Amino acid sequence: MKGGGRGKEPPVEGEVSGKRPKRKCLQWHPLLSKKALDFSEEEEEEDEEELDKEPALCSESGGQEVDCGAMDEEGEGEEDSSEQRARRPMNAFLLFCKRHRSLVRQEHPRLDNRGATKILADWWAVLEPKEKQKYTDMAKEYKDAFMKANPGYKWCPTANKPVKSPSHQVSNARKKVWAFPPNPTKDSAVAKKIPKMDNAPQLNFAMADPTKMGGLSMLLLAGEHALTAREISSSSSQTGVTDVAKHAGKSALFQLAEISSTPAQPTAERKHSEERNPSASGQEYTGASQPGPPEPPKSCAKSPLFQLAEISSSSSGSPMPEGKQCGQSALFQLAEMCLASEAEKMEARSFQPPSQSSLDSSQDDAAHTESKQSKDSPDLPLSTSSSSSSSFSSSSSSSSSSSTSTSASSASSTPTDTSPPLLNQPKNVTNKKKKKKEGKETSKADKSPSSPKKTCKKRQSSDSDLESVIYTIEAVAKGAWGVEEGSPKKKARSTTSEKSSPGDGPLSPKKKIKPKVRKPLKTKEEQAKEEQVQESKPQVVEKEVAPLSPKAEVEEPAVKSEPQTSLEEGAPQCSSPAPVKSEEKETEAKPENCGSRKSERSCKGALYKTLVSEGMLTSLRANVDRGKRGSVRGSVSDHEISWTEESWTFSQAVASNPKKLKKSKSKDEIPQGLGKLEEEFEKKFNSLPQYSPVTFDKKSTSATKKKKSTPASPAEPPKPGKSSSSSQKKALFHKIVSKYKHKKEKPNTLDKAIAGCDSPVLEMVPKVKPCAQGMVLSAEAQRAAEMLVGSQKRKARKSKITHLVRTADGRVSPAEEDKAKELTQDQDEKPLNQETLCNEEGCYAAPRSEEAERPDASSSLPAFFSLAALAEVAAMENVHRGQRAVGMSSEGQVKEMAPQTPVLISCADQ
DNA sequence: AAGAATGAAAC
DNA sequence: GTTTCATTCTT
Repeated sequence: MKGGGRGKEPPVEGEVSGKRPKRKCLQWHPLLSKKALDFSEEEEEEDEEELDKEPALCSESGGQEVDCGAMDEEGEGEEDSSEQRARRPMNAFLLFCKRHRSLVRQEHPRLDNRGATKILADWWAVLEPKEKQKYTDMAKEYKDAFMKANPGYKWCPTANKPVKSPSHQVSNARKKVWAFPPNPTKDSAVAKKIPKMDNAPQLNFAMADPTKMGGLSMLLLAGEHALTAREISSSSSQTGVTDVAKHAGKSALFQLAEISSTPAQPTAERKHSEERNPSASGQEYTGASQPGPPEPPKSCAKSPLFQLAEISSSSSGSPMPEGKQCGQSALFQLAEMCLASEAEKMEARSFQPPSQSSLDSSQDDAAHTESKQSKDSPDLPLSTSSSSSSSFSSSSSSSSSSSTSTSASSASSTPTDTSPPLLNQPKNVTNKKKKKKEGKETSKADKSPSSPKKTCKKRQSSDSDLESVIYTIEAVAKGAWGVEEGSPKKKARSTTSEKSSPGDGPLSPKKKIKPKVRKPLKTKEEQAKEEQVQESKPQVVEKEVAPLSPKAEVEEPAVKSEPQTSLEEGAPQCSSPAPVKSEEKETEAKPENCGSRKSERSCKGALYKTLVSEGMLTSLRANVDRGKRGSVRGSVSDHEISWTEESWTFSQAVASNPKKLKKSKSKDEIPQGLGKLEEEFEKKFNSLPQYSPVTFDKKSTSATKKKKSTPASPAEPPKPGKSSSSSQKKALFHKIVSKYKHKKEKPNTLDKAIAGCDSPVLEMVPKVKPCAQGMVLSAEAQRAAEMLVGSQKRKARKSKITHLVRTADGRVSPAEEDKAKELTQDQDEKPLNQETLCNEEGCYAAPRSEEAERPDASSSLPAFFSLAALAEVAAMENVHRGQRAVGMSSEGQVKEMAPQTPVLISCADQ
């Protein structure tokens, strides 16, 4: 099959609800198509995927997974992970809506979204083809890019939707405006190749240098991901652990890893790594059962980022050496760090489950590790026992799954994990929102013994987790850090975690600083934090949080402004050694930055700074500026967002006025969510013309009239203030006129009218309106037909006749009523509108509220309109309407029509 | 969760 | 022809 062959299907139970399950779709980002593909999956998706997978695997059992994998038609990738379906690309109208909704809202604050949508539809209808064209083109571009990225993509997947584990992905996807392609992953080779190769041409969106931008962004993402991933990664890679360890062998990575990921164990690991290290990186990893890694070792040729991504995603992480070579740049280092972090995790966990048959070497490594960590080992058993038993089994079934499951279990054990959970949790929460189904499934998963992730997390978190953590810590201390008394000190974070785990963990479970749904782990952490910090400082929290979330990382650098505690300090100056941490790996990779040892964070921070300063991370910076809130929001948990928001938003927003805020928010959010990638895309998106409401107003007004016949005012139009320049208006006017002419061959009268209008009116913007309106009318007639057809039709089909029905009066159709409402609202809010619309001069349409209803008001209709012409127009309208309306029956319509005509006439006459 | 709109695609 | 689903976000 195309896709997948597999198909299909239905996973039976999986589906839960009878309807079709919704699939989770990741949003696809154009960038991805290009180069990004490679990483894309890994990064964001990874998280999601992994998460999903685990649950899916365990709980649902392979079946679903399979399905999922199959699902992707596009990619084919088998990887289960990939399965998530990409979200459909937006069509022109949606793009338009997205871009203008805020405007609409601004104008009509009270209006609910639906209303806004209606207005948008009206606007859209009114929009000239040329104008629409841009959106259409963009949509097309977007679609094309999307299709490239996802070759076999089907809009409507037949039935299967993978429902998979719903939550994570979905939520994430949703949040992020432009998400990554679902699975490109392995899909591969093809996909990768193509995109890269083409890279340039394909997307316009693309951004600047793929290398640079993409690289950076990817890098960042990767980094973030890695951080975030800890948990995830743990899950995903577990298998890899051993491998990683080997690879990791490289000190640099480890160090980095430690830094990035965290806290404690690193040193020990590092040592281990050193010992082991030399084993061949590539082979082993390959050997590992990892799913992903089919690929041959990546050479430098690939971008570092890519490598990273792969590593991270696969967990295999072989490439260390290469990476080094390739990536000497700061970015690279960063990437390494990220990777390292993952590796670290893996390693930490590496207790090595038997499952991996991987290579001897790997085993050996594992053995070493174990020996050292032996102390920890006890944990392993525990953790494993809890959830992992199932995981193991699963592993047997599928290598990938096993890996994931294992990781999960291991993760729980690791101290690092604690932090990560936060992220995940939030995601989960969000996901939940999405669908009931999902939720159900999720619940199932939880329930089911097999479900690795959730179960593990929750349960373990409660008991085993803590224990494991403790053990880990101890082990670490003994092993590498050894003495490190520091461990306890270490970072606040680590410390907190430690403390929390032992003491509070059990007790506290429920407290949450922020109510959201956190899982116990989080809670613990938080509690711990609280205790230590006592909440007093939000900042502290931030820090901690930051590391966790991907975005958070980003923030750090930017954030610097804020008083960061140790982290920040450390970052800038490597000199100040982080107190404790032995872990610190001095970053070999970057001696420059950190000469001696620093805290992980500091190192990272330094890196970021460097990058930023270099300009490499501009986008990042931009994001930061915007406010993390968005970004945070996108990926992270709500609660994080909340705080973030406060800090940022408020400051920024200032609150000129509520409206603004909202608006800004919405806008910001979009971009932020994704980060740089999105930005690029956004740029494009933003480049799309945003028409001023005024413009629409005019158009709409006229349109409205026609449609509704109600003379009334312009529904939406009102915003006087808008910036529409006179020139624009003129242009509009001209357009209209031209259109009108073309379309309507109508009688000369029209011409006349036009002529008349043009000359005088053009200059005065306001004045134009009357003429325009007049013109519009005629034009509208046609348009009306179209427009009407559009929405109404649909409605008719779908919903029902209701709206068709006219009101008691009979005079107004329901639709009109709505409009009327709108009008009123508008009027209420904005009296000015009317003025804008009509000058005294006359608008027949005139909007004075009362007048609107009563046509007579407008006394001054331009002379040029002859009755005949008007009549004609009216007739046309009627015709159109009649056609449309025919179905309807109605008198109502007729009535409507009637009024219109008269109105016009009356105006004319008068 | 539903629903408002349009459009594209799949049935 | 009809149904899905993409986006947004209030109700």
